[in-house]
Amino acid sequence: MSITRYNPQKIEGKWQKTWTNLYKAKDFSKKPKFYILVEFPYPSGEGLHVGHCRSFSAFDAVARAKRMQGFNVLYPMGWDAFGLPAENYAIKTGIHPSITVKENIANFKRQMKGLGLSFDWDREINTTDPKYYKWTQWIFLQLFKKGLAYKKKMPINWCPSCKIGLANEEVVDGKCERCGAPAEQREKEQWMMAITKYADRLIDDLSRVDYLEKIKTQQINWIGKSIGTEVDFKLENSDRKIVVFTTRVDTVFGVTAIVISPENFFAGEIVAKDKKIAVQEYVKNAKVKTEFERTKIEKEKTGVFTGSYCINPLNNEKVPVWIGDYVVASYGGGAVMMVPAHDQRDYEFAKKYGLEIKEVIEGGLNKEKAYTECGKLINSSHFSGLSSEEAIKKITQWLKENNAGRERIQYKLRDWVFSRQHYWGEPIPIIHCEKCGMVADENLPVKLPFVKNYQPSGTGESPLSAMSSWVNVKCPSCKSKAKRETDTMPNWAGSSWYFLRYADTKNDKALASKEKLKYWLPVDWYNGGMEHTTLHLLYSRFWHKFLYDIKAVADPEPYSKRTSHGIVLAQDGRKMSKSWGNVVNPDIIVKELGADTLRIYEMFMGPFDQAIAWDGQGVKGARRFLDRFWNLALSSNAVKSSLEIKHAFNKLAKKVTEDLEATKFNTAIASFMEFINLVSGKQNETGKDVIKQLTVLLAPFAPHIAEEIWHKLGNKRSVHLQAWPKYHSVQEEKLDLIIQINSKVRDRIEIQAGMADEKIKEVALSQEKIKEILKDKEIKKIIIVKGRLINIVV
RNA sequence: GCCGCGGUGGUGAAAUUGGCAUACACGCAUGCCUUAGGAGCAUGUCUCGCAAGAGGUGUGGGUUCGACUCCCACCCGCGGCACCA
Repeated sequence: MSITRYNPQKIEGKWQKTWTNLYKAKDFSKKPKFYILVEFPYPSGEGLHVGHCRSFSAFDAVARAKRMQGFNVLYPMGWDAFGLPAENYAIKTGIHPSITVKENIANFKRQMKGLGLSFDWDREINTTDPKYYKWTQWIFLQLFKKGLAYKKKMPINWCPSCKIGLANEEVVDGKCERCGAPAEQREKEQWMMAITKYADRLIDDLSRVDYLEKIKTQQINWIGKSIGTEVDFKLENSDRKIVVFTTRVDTVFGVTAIVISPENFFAGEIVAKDKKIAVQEYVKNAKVKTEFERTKIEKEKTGVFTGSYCINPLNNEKVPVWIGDYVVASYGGGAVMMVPAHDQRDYEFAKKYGLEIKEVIEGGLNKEKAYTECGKLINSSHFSGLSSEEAIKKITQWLKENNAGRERIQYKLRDWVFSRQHYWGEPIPIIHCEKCGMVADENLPVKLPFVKNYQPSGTGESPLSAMSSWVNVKCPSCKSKAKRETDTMPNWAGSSWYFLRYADTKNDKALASKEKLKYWLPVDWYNGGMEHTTLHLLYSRFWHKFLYDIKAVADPEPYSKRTSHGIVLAQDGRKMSKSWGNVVNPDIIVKELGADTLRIYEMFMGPFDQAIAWDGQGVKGARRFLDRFWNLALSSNAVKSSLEIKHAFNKLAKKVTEDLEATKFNTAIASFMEFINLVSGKQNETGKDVIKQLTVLLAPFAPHIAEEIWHKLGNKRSVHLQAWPKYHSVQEEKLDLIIQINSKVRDRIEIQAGMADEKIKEVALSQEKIKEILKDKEIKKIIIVKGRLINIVV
């Protein structure tokens, strides 16, 4: 029989047109809901990356399978469209970012549709749409009113050549990403978000969610909670004090100096007259250094003596106060107690400047390095003899009683710098009034005005500051002269709550209706890149907890389950990049081999969570598999399938279902291939019953070819509306039993299931091959593993 | 330095309550078909050995009837953090 050849170009577009109404998520339904979310992309000018295709296709398979399993599935898509590339492009070409973004979105959407992705396009969102960012601004105002959004002088990265403030991600190796000039530090008022107020809850609530373990660990480490003690060191001849934070208060009798950071406000105030010049010089040098230079690993520790002393409250000893740039200003108050005997950094510092090294923990002071272990206290007055653990408790208690210290928890997490001095972002809806100060502008949305010039202002303000007609307003409360805030929000703002908007995209009364939020949230499964673990994922959890506190949402956590995908590298193992010329364009693969081939290949190429290199040959293997499936499905004409084929299909259905849940897309596809290989040799045992079921099972992975085959087999309704194939645990009647001698496989036999152990022994020992080997050997032991093997130890 | 993940054929990899190591695919080789093959099909493809057989999952040790899988020590690679007191 001659059959038509598989030609994806002919069938894919045809079916895509018919699917437009299949994937609508219904608000409220008798079916259980299932909300699957993949991170929405920045619509760049380069178009869809094959990496996007990988995770979108894989979760498209999950979404389609879930629908067939009877869930009311929400699988939405949108655009995270604020950001620098569009602004930079506007600077270069004069074309307004909104136009570029519109074109790019159209292109992305065309590509996604061409892949047959089953997004519900009725719920498309765009962070740059005023109807959307109205609510981003609304959330900002709620945070502002609760004091969680506040202004503060902060050092920022500054490019002296572009005359513009740089976000951390725009500073690469200490240099401006655009022009390559070394970035400097500058002080500027910045909007901040008090994420540190939520630090404990962000850690504790991880126990409520199902995230990959590595994601949880990375967030916990990033937040960096550490429990310790604050100790007050009074300045000599002054009533001021320096407060230090330490996790090793048991070593407090070994303090031989206090070191404060150059930024510390004390630095200018406590310096003795004869040391002023030296200190000023040192601090000036330290401040010029960028964060990058200061944190170089090999850097030698430097410092300068202030000429002042303070008093150790435990033994009333006088200790010198130094300034050193190895002390981090923004952590623990920017001051440390120096215990060179038991801290390696302090040891190096003390060695360099000839400071005293005083041993207070027994353990043998080494000539080359500090002894940093815990142990028994010595030279510590009446605390001597205690263990470190006991001493930490007792000394902290003593400090409390004498009003010279207290327990204290510190975090590495810093508050979130929320301002950007750029044009292409959400305006911060705040008005600065001469009389009232900062006033919330409730008249939302505060629309981003069209400007003529996107060039940075050169003063460090955003290009908006030059728009006097926009900037100069009247105070909404007292009608006095006032100015708008000209800073805009960071990229992270719009993405910190977008998953809520999908529940109710057209609502203009609230960010989404309570009922719909209650129905759809939390997200059941959220997949994205590992690179977003400590920024986007943490920021959005923070905002969501805040919204929970003001009762805007019903759950304390936004995502029930979080997995991550590995990036797709170029064939040469490097990142895909225009400048390397190694970019794979999905359009070309779709055109030459078909969307289904691309989908299958990207799921098959390797473990989903691992970075993996593209392989141009490998894609062809995926196409071969689909060709074989096509030919088999259309040529098989047996009436009924044999028991063996039915069993094999049952096993396949089980494997595929389980692998989808576990993001093991690669082994799911491998099992399909295995099944096709098996069936190819047994076509007259393979009936239409199994072929139909196989087509349904493959439909989430390769939706177009499955739809075509399904119709060619005489069905009318879409394959994507079929019920997911059922499988059952098979009680096989006969089992393959492996016979080992000393754990080496020597023979295999077929036995009845449920055979008694004694009988199994008897049968195994009576095999000719086994008899031959055992001829002159003594049996020591026989181990039987039910249904698997028998091991004869000799 | 700290935290996390990993190391299995020529390549991407599979196999976990400890039980057949290398499934599936790529590549390669040989053959068939073909005017042709950059299409398709068939067979082979961890190492040594003609074979029977033996060895083999980064290295060394351990537990076990049995270890890719568990334990200890080490080496290497990747990712994140990095003077956080």
